[in-house]
Amino acid sequence: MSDPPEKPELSANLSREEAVALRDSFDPEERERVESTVAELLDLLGKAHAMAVLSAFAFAGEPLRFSDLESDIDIAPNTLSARLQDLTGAGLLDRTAYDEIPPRVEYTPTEKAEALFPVFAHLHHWAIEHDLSADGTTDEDGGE
Amino acid sequence: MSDPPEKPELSANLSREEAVALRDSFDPEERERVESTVAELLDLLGKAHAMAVLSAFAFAGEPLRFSDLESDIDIAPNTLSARLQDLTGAGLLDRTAYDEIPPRVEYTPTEKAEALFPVFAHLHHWAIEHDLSADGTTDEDGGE
DNA sequence: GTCCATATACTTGCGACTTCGAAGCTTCGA
DNA sequence: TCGAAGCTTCGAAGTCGCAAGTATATGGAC
Repeated sequence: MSDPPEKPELSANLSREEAVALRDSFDPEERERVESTVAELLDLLGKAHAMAVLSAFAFAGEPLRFSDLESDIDIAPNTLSARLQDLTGAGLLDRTAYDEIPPRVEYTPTEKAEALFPVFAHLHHWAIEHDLSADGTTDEDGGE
Repeated sequence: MSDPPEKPELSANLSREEAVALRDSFDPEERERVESTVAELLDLLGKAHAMAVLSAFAFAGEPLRFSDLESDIDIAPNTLSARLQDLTGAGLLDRTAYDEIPPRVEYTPTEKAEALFPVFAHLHHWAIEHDLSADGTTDEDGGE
């Protein structure tokens, strides 16, 4: 369920020039759509814990429940609820409620969300090599 | 161990399994550091417009000034100011003030920040293939 | 020679929106 | 009656946006 192998690379190691060139190859109209989609996406991901939630899914590799997320992430339940609604509303998560007692609800990332997961892998990878503690002593690897 | 420890590509197209395996290959101690760095990073990037700011640098490819960012991004000056401080504080941006009149200040992404840029390229790329408009009618691309 | 507008990079005040934390709600089995 | 799961509600606190102000020196108007 997690690996659509036929998917084009969607690789995130595009260089800036390539990305810019690609973007510029579109009609102004399409380009504007992309711009505003990026802005929307940045806005959505910018909300509290949105990325943490998606990140949890990226690493879990299976559906997660409200309480799973609640214990994985340090987040207030109302905020989690709001974020989950934002994310399902944006078509990144699917919500499935099972009519059992006690009630069970599973959230599953959509394909759109899975296309985003390499980002979280990259962030994780970044954290392995870097640090955020201001004094940045961890960046001793010779870049390019 | 699939990755030689010296300098793995930092590529963002790592699969989840690879990322998890890599992470799990560390001591518990190092692993915890990574976890908390990721959490911090997610927290920082989650603040309003933090990603938009970094994204601007990622696509600009040159130092940017306060007013550049102010016009590129739809952001209030106090928020931009706060974000710039957060980012420089985290060692992602360097601030250089030129003692001229009118004053000029340039912000330059550090190497740490540049290591993050593929993420923004990926996000942009994602936006080319996907949409965020709730009804998710755009995900008919090569889907299953 | 003096006064004002301009430019840049911010800061301040205040109101609005967002998030937090704890508690409550619902249904049913033990 | 309690607990379990998934929320919702409430008041308090934090964050953000908007408009305006600050500091300095150059250039023009008078």
